[in-house]
Amino acid sequence: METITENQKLKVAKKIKKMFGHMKRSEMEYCPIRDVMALASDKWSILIILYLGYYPVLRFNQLKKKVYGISNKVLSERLKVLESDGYLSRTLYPEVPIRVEYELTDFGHSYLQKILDLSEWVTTYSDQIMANRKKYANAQG
Amino acid sequence: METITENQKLKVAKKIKKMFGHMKRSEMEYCPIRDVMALASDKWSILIILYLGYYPVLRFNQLKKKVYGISNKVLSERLKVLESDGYLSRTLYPEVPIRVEYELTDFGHSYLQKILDLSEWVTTYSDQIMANRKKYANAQG
DNA sequence: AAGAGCAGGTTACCAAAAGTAACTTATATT
DNA sequence: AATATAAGTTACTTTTGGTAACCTGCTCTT
Repeated sequence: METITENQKLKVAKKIKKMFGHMKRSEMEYCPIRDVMALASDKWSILIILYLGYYPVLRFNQLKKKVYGISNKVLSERLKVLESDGYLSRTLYPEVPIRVEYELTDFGHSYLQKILDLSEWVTTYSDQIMANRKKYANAQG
Repeated sequence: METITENQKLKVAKKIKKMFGHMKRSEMEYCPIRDVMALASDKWSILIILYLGYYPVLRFNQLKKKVYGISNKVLSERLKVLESDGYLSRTLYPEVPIRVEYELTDFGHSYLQKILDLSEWVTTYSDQIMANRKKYANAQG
């Protein structure tokens, strides 16, 4: 892990201050960062967005296969939330059997870039995190 | 929202492929992205990391005041997980009364940079997301 | 010496969210 | 008439999250 300089830390602190340094106590209670992040950064939503970044168009059951382990219920819920927030579009083709296609909006693609940076970081360091966990678990006995 | 070019989309798809294109079905079931993200990207953990990026050292009850609305129990849990994964360090001073200080590790600072990018994006677009939600809610009736 | 206070939690309890598996709807095929 | 299919929904169980009271080990006040 490359060390971070004091100068970089100061820059980061400045950015954080800009983000919510002006917020009052009462405003913190309903904090958009908390709200938006809570919905879009859970494990399933991130995977859905990543898969739609890779396969530009996917149907419900295709997504279900790709997003390994997700249930109908949760997939359906997440898709509604992600559509509602504007990350993806849902198009229904009234054929028989019915066909429904999901794809990222421009907004979703913008978000995907951020999520992708984060995911790449996680992928790069996941081994180290697992090692950290083991070390901690041993230290605790 | 600035539109994304087809070329950019291709680059993104390539990165995603690199990340988990090689994974087998059986490996997807335990996916480190899912695991690590699930723990570090929940709303409380993100706020804890952001506050420790702003105030370099914080004690338990100071954090509790900053991270508005968090309970003892959840703060205590999150701190353990974040320490276990290596994002922050916990230092106990056996004074009277006891003093415990939390601060980001270098690893935590590295993660903070990614979280900060994401948070800035969210802050920039949170109004639009709220507008999207309203539009969707009205469309559903 | 008895009681209050403080930091940093833990515990017991209740509510909300996530996961599981069976069911639904509308049509087409056998 | 029975079976299949896509895209979900529903009823139920399990897990997680949140709330509030409590604990521990010491010191300071009365």
